[in-house]
Amino acid sequence: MTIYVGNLSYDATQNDIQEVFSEYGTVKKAHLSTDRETGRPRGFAFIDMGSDAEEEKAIAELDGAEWMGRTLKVNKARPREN
DNA sequence: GTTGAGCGTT
Repeated sequence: MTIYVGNLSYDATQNDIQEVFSEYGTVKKAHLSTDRETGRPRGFAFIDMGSDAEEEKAIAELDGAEWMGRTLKVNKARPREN
């Protein structure tokens, strides 16, 4: 499973996000999506944790939490292909 | 400022 993280501060980096999620388990992958044209962050990211239990915990703990001045939106990600 | 890439072809 992959976690979607939205409403991120534009100051947040992929590494920042990984550190926050590491608090609730092993972060296998952290991806901060940026605008391909401008290179600026789009304000959302995807996280892969070591286990579903860790992911569920991270979602439960971080959804709605304030981080870097923004209230995070955290939930299960959709598959990239629709 | 809410769902991921690529841009020499989706």
